[in-house]
Amino acid sequence: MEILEQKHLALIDEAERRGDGATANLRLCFEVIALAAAIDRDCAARLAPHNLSEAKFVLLFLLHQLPDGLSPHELADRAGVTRATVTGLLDGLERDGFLGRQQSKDDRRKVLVRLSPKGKEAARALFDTHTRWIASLFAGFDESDRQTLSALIQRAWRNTDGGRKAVRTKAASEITQ
Amino acid sequence: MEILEQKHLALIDEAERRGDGATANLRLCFEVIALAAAIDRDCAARLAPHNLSEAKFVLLFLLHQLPDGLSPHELADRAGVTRATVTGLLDGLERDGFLGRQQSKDDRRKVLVRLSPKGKEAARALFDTHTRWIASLFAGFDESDRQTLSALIQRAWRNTDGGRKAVRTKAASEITQ
DNA sequence: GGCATATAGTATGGCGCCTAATCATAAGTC
DNA sequence: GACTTATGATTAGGCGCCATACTATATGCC
Repeated sequence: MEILEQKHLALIDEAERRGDGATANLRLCFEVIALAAAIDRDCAARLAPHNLSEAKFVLLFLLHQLPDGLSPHELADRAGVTRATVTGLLDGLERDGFLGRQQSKDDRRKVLVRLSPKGKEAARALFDTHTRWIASLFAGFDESDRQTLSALIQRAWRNTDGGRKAVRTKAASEITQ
Repeated sequence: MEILEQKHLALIDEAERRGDGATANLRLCFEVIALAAAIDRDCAARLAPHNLSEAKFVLLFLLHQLPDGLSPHELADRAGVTRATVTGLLDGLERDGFLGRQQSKDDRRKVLVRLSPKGKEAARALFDTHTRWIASLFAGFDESDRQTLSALIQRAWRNTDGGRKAVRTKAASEITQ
């Protein structure tokens, strides 16, 4: 019952051989990555039968929230990918009949993306099963487990580049206040 | 100082609006994913200056361990990717002068992959800095922190498809014994 | 020896993501 | 009104990964 992936085991092996001393931290890091990878795999496997990827599901879900339609630009912002990526994802979703694109009247550069009935139905049906599945990953966790895990994750996150930057930004904004 | 990504915040928002009840588990799941993603990003950023990706680094490192050279097949197994993927990675690494391919004498289907001096040097130099960086993510964690985090991750992992399968396999093998 | 089968490596095409470049349209400035 | 700049969407090209389908070689069996 080994969580870790082959490649990470090899890395740990080598570190141990060198008597690195930090192998416990290595293993911990790889466990986090392995859990996230397992979740990603499961997610992809659950969406694939519907011809959807995780990224496409996010777009579907975002559009579902805003029935008036959205521009590719806003979708990119909210999904956290580039506009170019959104173009590609929309191509696929349009091809598969989940949505349609129409040119905006007032600003002819803009495109309005709107879900088709099929898209609406898929978004509605998938959101529930999807969130239920995610929640089930942490079945058996009580509030104390959750807080402990969350706190430890955040401590590690503050040591990443993104985390450090966020900490700096927060500190700076507190000084200005 | 928000760990979570845009798209995940939107999902949590919607779940809360629906009074889902399981939003705490959702958030936890997304925190795990966000930490892993942050680590991946940092890793890629550290390797990019050397013209290496994470996958390429793994191959470099595996080859470094076995100075006699390795076949693409074995590399794929040990790295946990398909043979086709290895072909692509080797193409890039060969182009950039990290290694060379030569046909095996005894089995003419086989190819022997061997690091070039540049490849050896890169592997040697990068392994240390890389593992040190990974370990630094969990700086400040004592043994008890590590065990707590590891245990919680494993509990969640056992709820993934891969984890469930591993548990079943383990149980089956215990019965046979 | 001859044939089925397994194995090694690769080519091809797809997906998701990126960056950089392109093109159309809007908006601001003189 | 003309010019610059900003903005929206897309295209082009690249990377890493995959699955599938090939080619070449090896091996087992009759």
